[in-house]
Amino acid sequence: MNIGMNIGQAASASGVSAKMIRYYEEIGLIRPSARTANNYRIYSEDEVHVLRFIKRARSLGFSLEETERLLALWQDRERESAAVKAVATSHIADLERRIGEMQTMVKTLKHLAHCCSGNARPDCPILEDLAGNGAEGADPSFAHTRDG
Amino acid sequence: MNIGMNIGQAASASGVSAKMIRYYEEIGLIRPSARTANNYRIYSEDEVHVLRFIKRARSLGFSLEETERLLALWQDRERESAAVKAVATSHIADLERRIGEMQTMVKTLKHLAHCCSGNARPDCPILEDLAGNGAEGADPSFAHTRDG
DNA sequence: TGTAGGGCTTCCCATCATGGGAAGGTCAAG
DNA sequence: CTTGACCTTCCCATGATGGGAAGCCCTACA
Repeated sequence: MNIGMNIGQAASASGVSAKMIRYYEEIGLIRPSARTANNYRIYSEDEVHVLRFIKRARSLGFSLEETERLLALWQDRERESAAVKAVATSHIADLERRIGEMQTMVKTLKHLAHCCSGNARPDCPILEDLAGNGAEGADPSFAHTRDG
Repeated sequence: MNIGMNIGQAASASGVSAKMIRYYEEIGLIRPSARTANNYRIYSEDEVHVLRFIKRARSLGFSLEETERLLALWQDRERESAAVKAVATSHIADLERRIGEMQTMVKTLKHLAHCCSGNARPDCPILEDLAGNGAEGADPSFAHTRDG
């Protein structure tokens, strides 16, 4: 029925946990819902629609702040699509930057792992790299010689 | 020289901030340093070497927990390089998984942004997708059929 | 000798988004 | 009338880092 759902029903209808619905309300991302006489939150279909919007935005990696902006644009019939596109484009750039950083890590790690025999002996180019390229890393007996 | 550095000197020598050095000590990643009479921390070259190891591991994306394991292996002359390689390999897999997730987001977002005219009018396929109205055929990653 | 400054110490708070759990109210079914 | 499944608020934890306050210590300089 579209009359009203309690928070648990709204959660399963939207995919947003009850915990998160309360949190979104607390930080002002969504407006406080109506309450029943016994102080239970109740949600309309429209409010669940908003929650699904948020869920989808989050699943595309938008931050809550970006999601808030997108939500405002969605609800603004006078919006310019350019504003929406700008949010998306900047998010794409951010994702690509982070992907690039991680790919650099993967490339280095794969090289090191490839060079590591991965057997029962202690010699390990991965540790040598972490220790600072050197042969020094092979035998770190100097470490933790303080105290006892 | 190599007699002793205070925390600020150790920080600039290792690239790890003083704040983080104290934190690593607090969580047990590094051992508490010696102190001077006036309670200042002092670091040896060896301890700075450990800090650089941590710095390098972090820059390759290892978590502090993984870094702790790598550090222990580094300092264990009886280690098997297979153990080190296992940590690295699992980290590579994690990175690749996250890269994949982000690439999926980028792909969807680029498609939506491409379809968005980005002008002064309100029509916007990006918002339509987020609202769930749009062409769900475009990317049905909607299916969060993960409940139970 | 006094003071300014910079470094050090500990302690608390904030981030970002989410979950866990306690203590207590409320409702529906048995 | 009990049991259990909801709901409520409140506090705490995560991971890794930074900000900043209050206070101690040392050095340099007038």
